Amino acid sequence: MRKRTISIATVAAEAGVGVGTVSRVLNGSNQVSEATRSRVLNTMERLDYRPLRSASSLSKGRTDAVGILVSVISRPSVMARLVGVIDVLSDAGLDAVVLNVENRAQLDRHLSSIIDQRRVDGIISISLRIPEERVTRIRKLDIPLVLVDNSLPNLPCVYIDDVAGGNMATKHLLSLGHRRVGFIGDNKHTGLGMSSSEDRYAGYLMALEAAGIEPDFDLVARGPHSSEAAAALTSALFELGKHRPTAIFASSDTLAVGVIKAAQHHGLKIPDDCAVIGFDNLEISSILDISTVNQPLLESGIKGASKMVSLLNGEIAKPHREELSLDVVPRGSSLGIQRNHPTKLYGVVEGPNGLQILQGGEELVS
Amino acid sequence: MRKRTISIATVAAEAGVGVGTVSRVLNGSNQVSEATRSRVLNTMERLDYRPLRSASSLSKGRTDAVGILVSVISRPSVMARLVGVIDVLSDAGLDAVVLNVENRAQLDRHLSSIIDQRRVDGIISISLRIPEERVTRIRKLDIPLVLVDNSLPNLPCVYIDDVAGGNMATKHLLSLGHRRVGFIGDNKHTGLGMSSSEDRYAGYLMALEAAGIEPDFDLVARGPHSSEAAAALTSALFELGKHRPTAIFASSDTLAVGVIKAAQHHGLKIPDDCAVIGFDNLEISSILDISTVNQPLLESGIKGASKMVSLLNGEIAKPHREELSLDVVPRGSSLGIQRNHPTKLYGVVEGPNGLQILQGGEELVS
DNA sequence: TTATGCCATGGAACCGGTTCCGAATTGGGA
DNA sequence: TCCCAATTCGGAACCGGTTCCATGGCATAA
Repeated sequence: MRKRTISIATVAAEAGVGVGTVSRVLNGSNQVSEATRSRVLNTMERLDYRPLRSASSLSKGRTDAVGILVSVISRPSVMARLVGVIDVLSDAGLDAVVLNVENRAQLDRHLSSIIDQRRVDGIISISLRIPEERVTRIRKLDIPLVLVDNSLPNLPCVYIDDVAGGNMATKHLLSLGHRRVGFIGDNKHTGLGMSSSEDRYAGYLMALEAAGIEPDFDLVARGPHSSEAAAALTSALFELGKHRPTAIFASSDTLAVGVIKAAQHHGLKIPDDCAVIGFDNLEISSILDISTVNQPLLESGIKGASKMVSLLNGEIAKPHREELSLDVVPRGSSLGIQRNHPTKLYGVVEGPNGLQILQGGEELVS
Repeated sequence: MRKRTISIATVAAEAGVGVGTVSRVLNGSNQVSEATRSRVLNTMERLDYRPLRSASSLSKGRTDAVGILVSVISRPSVMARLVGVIDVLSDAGLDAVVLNVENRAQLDRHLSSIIDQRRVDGIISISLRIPEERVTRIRKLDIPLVLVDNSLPNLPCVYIDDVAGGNMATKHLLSLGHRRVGFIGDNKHTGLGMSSSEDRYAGYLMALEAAGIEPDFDLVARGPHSSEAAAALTSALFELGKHRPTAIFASSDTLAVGVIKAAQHHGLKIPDDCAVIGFDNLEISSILDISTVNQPLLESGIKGASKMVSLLNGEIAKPHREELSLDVVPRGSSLGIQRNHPTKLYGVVEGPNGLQILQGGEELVS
C-alpha cells in the first residue's frame, strides 16, 4: 500500500532531492539552482502536490488569516465596511474569518476562541468596542488589532467624529429655520459599546445649545435599530399635537425611513410639516431622497484592512489613527424643493438582445 | 532562559503527567480519572495554557473552518443568505472564511487556494456556479460541498425554482389584465454562472405563452445589476410610446427600484400607467410598496449551513436537495388599490395598513 | 598548488498537538 | 493467594512543513 497523501517527502524522494530543497522551492528561496528548481517543480506538477496549510502554519507560527469581529452583521452600514475589509484582505492573500457578534456573550466567546487559540494573525473590529481587559490581553500576546468605526487610545483605528456629525445634521435643520427639532436614536445600552448614536445625540445637543435653544427631552426618543421601531417612536412624537417637532434628526438612515413612514401615516407632508435628516448615506436614503450625513463606509473598511496588512508585514500603519470626514447631503426630505433629480439616467444603446448600458454602469464581467 | 510558549509538554511536566494525558483532558476523553483531570485542569489554568489551533489541525487533519464562496457580496440578497450561514456555523463552532467572488479569475484563485491547501473542511457556495472540473476535483478530495441558491445533480443544495418564480410574477401581472408586459433583467453572461435572472426570464416567457401572448422582445432589456442601470433600460422602454409596456417584471427588487425611478422620471403613475413587480422581497420593496416574489433568503443560508454541519459530523444531510417555496407578495406597485405609494412619497397618502408599529421590532440585546 | 569563500544541498531537529501501544495499577472472582 | 480484565496512564511515533547547520563542490585569489 502506497502512502495516500503526497507530502513534501514524497516529492523530495521522487525528485531525488532533500526535503529542505523542496521547501525552499515552495517558498521561492533564491538558494536553489535553476536546474534543481525546475526539476522539483516538474515533480510537484506530476504528483499534483499541494502544500498543506496547517502544517505550514504550525512551523511558521502564523495562520495568514485575519479575524473580523462584526457587530450585528445585517446592518447595511456594517455590511458596507465589511465588504471593504474583505476585499483588501483577499487581495493581500489573507483569509477573512468573519465573526458575527450580536451580544456580549458572543463577543466574549469569539474573542476567547480567536485570540487564545491563535486562529488568526490579527483582529479587525467593526463598529464594536472591545472590552478593556481583552485589549490588554491582545496587546500582551502581540496580536495586531485594528478598529474600524471605533477608537481607542494607542490603537490603530479608522473612525469618524460622530459628535461633529450629529452637530452638522442638527445645524442643517436649524439653518432651515426649525426650532423644535426632535431626535430618534438607538437604545443606549446594547452591551456592545456601540456609541455612535449617543455621540450623535451629544452633537445634537451641542447644536441646540449653540443656537440658544433649550433642549426639549419630550422630542427625544430611543429604541431598537429598525425602521419599524423608529416609526413607532416618531408616531408618539407626532401625537404631541402643537408641541410636536417640526424637524427630526434620525441617528441613522434606517431610522429615518421609519420617521418618513410615521409622517405618511400621520398625514404630515415632508419636508413642509416635518423635515427629516438621517445619517450614513445608505443607498436607501438616496432612493427615498432623504437628507443625510455622508460617511465613507466602504472606505473605512478598506483603510482599516490596509492598516492590518501593513502591521502584518511588520510595517507601521502609516496614519496610526485616521479620522474620515463627514458632510451633509441635503435632499428633498429637508429642503423644500427637490433640487437634483432622484435618478440620473444613463445613455443607452440598442443591442442585439434588447438594451445594454453604454456608460456609467457597473463594469461588465466577462 | 525558559521556553516562552506554554505547550502541552509544559503542562504535562508541571502537572507530573504525560503529554497523552493532557491531550486526553483537552479532548474530554473519559479515559482519565477524575483526580488526574482536575489536577491537569488546575495546572492549565495556573499556566494560562491554551491549545494552538494549527497544531491541532495538523495532527487531527481538519481545520474546523468552512469556506464560503460568495458572489458579489454587496448584493442584499446574497448578504441575507450569508448572515444565515455565518450564524449557523458560528453556533457549531466552525470558523466562517468568507471569500468574495466578483469575477471568474477570482473564483478560480479562491478555489485553488482553498481546496488545494485544505484551508477548510467544507465549502458553501452562495449564488455561484462552481465549474464542472472544480466540482469533480472537490469530490475526489472528499471535501463536502453545499450549494445555496444553486443546484447541481448529486450535490446537497438549497434552491428555489426561479422559472416557477418568474412564471408566478408574470402571471400576477397578466391576471391584472396586462397584455404588454416588459422584462428587465441581468446581463446574461457574468462569468459566474448566476442564472437566476435568465431562469426567471424563462418563467416569464412560459407565462406569456400560457396566456396566448406572443412575446415582444422589444419589451425585454438586460443590463448590469443596479437600480441605475435598470432605470436606464426602463426609460428606453417607456420611450416606445404607445408600444410601451403597461407592466414590467423586474428580475430582482433592486432592478424594480430602478423601474420605479424611471416611471417617476417619465411622469408615469404606478400602477395605473405601469404596474411593477420585483423579486426577492428585500426590505426595500416593502418600504417602497413594491410587489414582489418572496423567497426565504435567510432561511436558505441557515438550511445550507445546517447541511454542511451535518456532513462534517459524518451524518447525511437530511433532505439532500431542498427546494424552498416562493409566493407572490402583491403590493401597491401592481394592485390598483392605493397604498403607500413611492411616487407620492412626500405627499399625503392614506394606507389601509400603511404603518406597522409596535410589533416585530428587533430584539433588545442585553 | 593550496587557501578562502560562496553557493547549492541534504537532513536532523523542531513546531505543538494526537494517537496508539504497552505497561502499571486496581479490583473482583475463584 | 493467584489470575484476568478493566481502567488509567506514559511516551514514542506521527502529522507535514520550516529552518538551520554541516557538507561537498567549484571558482577565485594567493
